[in-house]
Amino acid sequence: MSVDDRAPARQGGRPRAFEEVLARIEERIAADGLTVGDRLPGERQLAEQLNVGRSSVREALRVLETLGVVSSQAGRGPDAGAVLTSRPAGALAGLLRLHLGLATLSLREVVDLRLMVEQWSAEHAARSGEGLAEMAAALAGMDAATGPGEFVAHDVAFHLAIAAASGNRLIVAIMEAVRGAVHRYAVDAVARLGGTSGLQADHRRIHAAIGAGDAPGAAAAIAAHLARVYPPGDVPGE
Amino acid sequence: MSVDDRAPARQGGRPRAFEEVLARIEERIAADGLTVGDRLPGERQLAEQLNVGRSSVREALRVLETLGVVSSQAGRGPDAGAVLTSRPAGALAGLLRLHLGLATLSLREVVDLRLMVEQWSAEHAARSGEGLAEMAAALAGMDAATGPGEFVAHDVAFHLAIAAASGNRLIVAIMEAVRGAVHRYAVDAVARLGGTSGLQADHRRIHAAIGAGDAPGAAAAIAAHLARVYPPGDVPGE
DNA sequence: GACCAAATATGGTCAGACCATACATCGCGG
DNA sequence: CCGCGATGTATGGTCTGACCATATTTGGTC
Repeated sequence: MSVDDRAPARQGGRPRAFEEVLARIEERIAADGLTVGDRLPGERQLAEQLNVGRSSVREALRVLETLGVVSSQAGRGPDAGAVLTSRPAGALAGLLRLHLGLATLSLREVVDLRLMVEQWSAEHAARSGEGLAEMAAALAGMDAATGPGEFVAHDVAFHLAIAAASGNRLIVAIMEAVRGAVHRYAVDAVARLGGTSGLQADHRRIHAAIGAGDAPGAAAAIAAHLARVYPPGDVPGE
Repeated sequence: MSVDDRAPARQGGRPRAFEEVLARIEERIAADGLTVGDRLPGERQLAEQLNVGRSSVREALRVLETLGVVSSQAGRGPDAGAVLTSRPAGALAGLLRLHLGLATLSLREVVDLRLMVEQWSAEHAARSGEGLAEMAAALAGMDAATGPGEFVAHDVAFHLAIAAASGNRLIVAIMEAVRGAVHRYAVDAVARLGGTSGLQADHRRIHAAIGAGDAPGAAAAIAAHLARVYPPGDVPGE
């Protein structure tokens, strides 16, 4: 019951050139106090500074891009080159997608994480009292939706508003990634349930509990909602 | 209160070559039913099959490696080349480390995630009743530890045993990554507390509650333990 | 001042070469 | 026949240099 450990990472030979580049870029970020929006030197310049080939620099930048820390744009000007960014959700989404594809993770495990994060978010949103307007807007959007796809889009906005109200950016990123991973399942579930009135009743209960500052009530409402969407034993990949 | 969105990902120009390679490799994994331990074709062979340069293939493989899905080994033989693996924890750890370095995430946000995951794990461990022997071994290791570093190593083993007992590999990976991110803080905290008797008392309460199948008790014991380690207002980066 | 053309800096990509590594194979000696 | 070392070879790792695509900057022209 642990993650499979075959092919146990790289053994400790010499570090690869791009790993050295990675470490140097991290040092530089820390030392220079770089933050989101700042630019890294160009690929050719970094290669010369670090005495490596440009391809090694590019591999390091690709890693940073995968982790949602830089974003590269060609061309010239202040926004070109490798710019520091903060998009952890993309990395998490890719991770879930690939490991689900490898059957290294089951949808059930992802759904467990979703329940955990949603309950926590709802409790904290109830205590902060923020984001109620965004949630209301999403509720209206779901009421007006004409198909499962549109409904789910507003549903995602509703749940992300709750996560954002919790005040924790990491939780928001996890929620984004999880919703991306279960998106197809969500659309199917809406179609399968034959209607959205039950879901909307759940949503309104959640919204009311958060608005009333009732943290336990919000958590319970979330649990009931997710139990409807993911009936026990009905999640593929168990 | 959301993740910063400056430099908003790549706009929708032509996809880059390595992205196409990535998509093709994913397709191939799904179509051929590849799983952990299987080998991908060599870089030169993939490049020829997909009509791209070898550097594009390498960038795609670097992304997959970053996400913990492949592991590359030079040389010859069955374990050489790009082998499918499953090491999501490394990717998560890198993500936390880099975003903490960028001050895009605060330690408080990571600690929130830790509390969430630990409580959930303890509840589920109490219901499954597994892993008690591993937890006991870690307790003994902490008793025998001679310094903060050694103590924390066994402490990590204790908490990972709880996560593993929950039966959710994604949770295990998150726990691993979170512990990696807060490792330095944990060692400092042990030194600062001036002794480990309080921590061990917490651990034994947690262990007893899990052994007794007392899920709420286990969750409460975890919460009390983490409140001791992370006193409110005392976590850097708030 | 407005506008268009050329220069330029940047990432994106490819081709080819060479190195380091580690298994596979072969051949020799016992 | 077995053991073992030398050689072969396939693999990833790295560098170089070239060229393309793109977008800004620059500067000239009206």
